[in-house]
Amino acid sequence: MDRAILSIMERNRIESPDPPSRGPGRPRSREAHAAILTAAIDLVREVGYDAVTMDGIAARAGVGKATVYRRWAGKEQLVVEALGLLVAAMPVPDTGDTHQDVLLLMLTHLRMYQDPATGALLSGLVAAMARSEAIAHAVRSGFIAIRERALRGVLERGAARGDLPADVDPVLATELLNGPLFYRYLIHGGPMDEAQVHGVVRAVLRGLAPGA
Amino acid sequence: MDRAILSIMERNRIESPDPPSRGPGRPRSREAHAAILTAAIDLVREVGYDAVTMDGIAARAGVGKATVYRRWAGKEQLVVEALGLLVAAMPVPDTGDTHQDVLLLMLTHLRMYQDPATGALLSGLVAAMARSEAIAHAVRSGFIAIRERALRGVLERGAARGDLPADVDPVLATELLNGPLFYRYLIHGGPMDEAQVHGVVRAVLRGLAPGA
Amino acid sequence: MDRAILSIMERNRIESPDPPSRGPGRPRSREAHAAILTAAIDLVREVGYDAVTMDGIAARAGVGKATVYRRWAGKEQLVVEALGLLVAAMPVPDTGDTHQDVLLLMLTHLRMYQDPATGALLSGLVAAMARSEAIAHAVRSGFIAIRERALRGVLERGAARGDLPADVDPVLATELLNGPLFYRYLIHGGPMDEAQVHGVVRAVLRGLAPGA
Amino acid sequence: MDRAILSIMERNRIESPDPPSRGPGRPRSREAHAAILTAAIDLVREVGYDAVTMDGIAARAGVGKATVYRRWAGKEQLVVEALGLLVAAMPVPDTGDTHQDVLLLMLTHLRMYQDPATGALLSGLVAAMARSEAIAHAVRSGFIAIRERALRGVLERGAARGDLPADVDPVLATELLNGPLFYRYLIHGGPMDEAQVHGVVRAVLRGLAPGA
DNA sequence: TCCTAAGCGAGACGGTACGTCCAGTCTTCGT
DNA sequence: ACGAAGACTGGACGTACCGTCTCGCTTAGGA
Repeated sequence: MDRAILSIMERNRIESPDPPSRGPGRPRSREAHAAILTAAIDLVREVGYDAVTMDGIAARAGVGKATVYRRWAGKEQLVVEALGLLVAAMPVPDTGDTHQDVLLLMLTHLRMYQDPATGALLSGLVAAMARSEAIAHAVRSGFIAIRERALRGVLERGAARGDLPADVDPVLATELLNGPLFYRYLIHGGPMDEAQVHGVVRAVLRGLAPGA
Repeated sequence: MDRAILSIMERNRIESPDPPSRGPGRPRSREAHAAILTAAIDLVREVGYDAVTMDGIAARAGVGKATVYRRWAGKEQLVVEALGLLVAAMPVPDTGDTHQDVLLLMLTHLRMYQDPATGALLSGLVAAMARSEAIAHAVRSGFIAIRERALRGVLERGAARGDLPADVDPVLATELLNGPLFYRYLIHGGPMDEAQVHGVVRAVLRGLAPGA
Repeated sequence: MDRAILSIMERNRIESPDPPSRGPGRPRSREAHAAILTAAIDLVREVGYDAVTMDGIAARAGVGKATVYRRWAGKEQLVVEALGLLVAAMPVPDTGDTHQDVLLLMLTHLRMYQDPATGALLSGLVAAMARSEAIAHAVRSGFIAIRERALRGVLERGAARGDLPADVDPVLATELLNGPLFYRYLIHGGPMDEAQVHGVVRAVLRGLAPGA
Repeated sequence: MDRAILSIMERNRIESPDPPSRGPGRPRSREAHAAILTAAIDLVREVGYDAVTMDGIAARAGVGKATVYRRWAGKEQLVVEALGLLVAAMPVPDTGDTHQDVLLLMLTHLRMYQDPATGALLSGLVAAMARSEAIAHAVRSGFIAIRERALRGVLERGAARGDLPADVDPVLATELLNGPLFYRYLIHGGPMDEAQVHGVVRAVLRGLAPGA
């Protein structure tokens, strides 16, 4: 997976908060960076967020713990970033049909929950967000913002097209659509099936656009 | 709070997973049981879920650690039950007006998130559910089931009354209504305001009952 | 072994420090008393003094812990008394030959160390004596005093007979004879063999009675 | 006392059973090692062997518990080594007079029992030896061996000089001399006085060397 | 004969030490 | 001046044992 991580890092211009210094001495190893992220993701996938330890990540990555802490301030920050890599790229559908666009977006979203790695991360992150405002901020402005931005784009095109009322509240819409998916995954412990996603989209769009 | 806990325990017939044995020997102390739950709730309220320790709970309850571990297998199980007590009693509104009933239920739900103690517990529990199927089961069949049962009752009365289609999917309805509240609290870090809850209820009921 | 304990108890008129009260109420059970002592001895034999627990003794004896604590103040007191039973009866030889008498006494003593139960008790008791003056007193005035009294009797007969100087110091003699046996057992971890006991007796008697 | 401990450690090349690995990584701290031993000795002196706790030692040494357990497997092992340091250095007298040499050795030995710290350790160690063959081995090959080696040296010089028979059994001699001191301390709860030590030495040497 | 006080087995109680584990930091090498 | 390795402090974890305290139930003696 190292290759994938490296290429995603490049694509998304991911940078550590403390980037490689330019001065003399041995430069930081990109390999170490990628190995740590890979190890973090793999371990979360295997044993779950809480059972992951920094010692474990360092050992799996073949790296000293100091090398981890030189780049991230703690376990949560590291895992947030690792998760961010997995979800950074999210295509925004634009088929000309609002209902179709929303549905595609939701199914992409659903696919994420069907991946055990991402799914397992999710619940840990929710707790981490409650513990630390810094993490909450990171998650909101990464993971969540990407999703909400995509959804908002689709809804705005829909409003421009006249499929939705011009005054539809994007915050309300986001919560009506994303909320049920989260609820189902976090509370009932597994992803929805596709038919249920269809039902959610149908009901929410109908609820938002009474005349439609 | 001990009194309240004791009476709630009685009312709800809350029992530990390993209830007092019926055989010979000194019976388990109800006072200790209540004191532990009280201490757990108070400490979560004061220092947050993660900073709570079993030693701290035992000390605050004036109880030995063994007495805690005799009843609960760990911190999470204990806190799950403590949370369950707080939310066990939830009045089911029945005003004759479906929209009004759903709204009242949601506002009761909202009130829970506005209480820092319950709110703080929630995110920890979500993570705990992901860690352990036993906890997940406990939360689902307590905390969650109570809420969903109440909601379902209201919807069924609504369907009987003709306010909602007879074939409305109760699972879908539950997720459409509860999901946004959870999403907002867990992801955006604070409860909705009442106006937003009105918006959610209006949109969802409209989405479920197109002709209404 | 219960039978043996009961009969030894009777023979030696062993009584607990807090004997059954004479008043009304159910009298203390002799069976329980003997079962506890037996269990204590057996467990020491099997797992060693330190690994013995009061819960273990009570369980093995088929007795409640309160029944144990009603009779003895703690583990050490109980084990001291249990050991006392094993060694209460010690025949004092009187063959008319001082060297022979001392030797017989020492070999009896030796036999005690060769019994794993008594041997294992011994080292635990030494530590217990250091911890508590009450135990030290109990051991000294039971276990130890019995041995030293026997030895002193033999030496006095020897002095009367003219085999030993009249002014031989009985304290010195006791320590010269018993010391090496203890030292060997406690420090080197096993009993002397009989030949070595012969050597000790020969050297000590010669040292005490220069002209002999 | 840290200085003293460190210098004794160096002099005697004392090493933990699990010595600092030679490979990469941070080496074990000599300061921590010495601080732990010092704390152990001081605490035994102050509160007695049984009341010493590992938490207490770690706290007094200003060290985490893991640092203690990385070096020693438990309380007993630690205290054995601490005691070993106290008695490592024992001068072997060589005055040219065998009786005098033995007496000096015994009085040095006696002095040890007169120190409350060492004395208190002793009885705990005896019990520890019975519990664990590893501890027994450590005590025998340290504490005890040093004493017995010194005594043997003196006796051999005496035999060479003709003060003692050439065939005197060194094991027998050791036990005859050391046994009474141990017996007195462990069983009667206090050290001999010097006059009694004179008596022991006189009797034992006379017993070993009949013609002397 | 019944009452009543004390003992009985069982096991929970408050405490306390144990030995393990992890987080986040620091220190030594070797590269 | 980086890298890996691993020891460092600190503190929570869950277990085990101690000596005490209830439970509901015998089991005598005295009334």
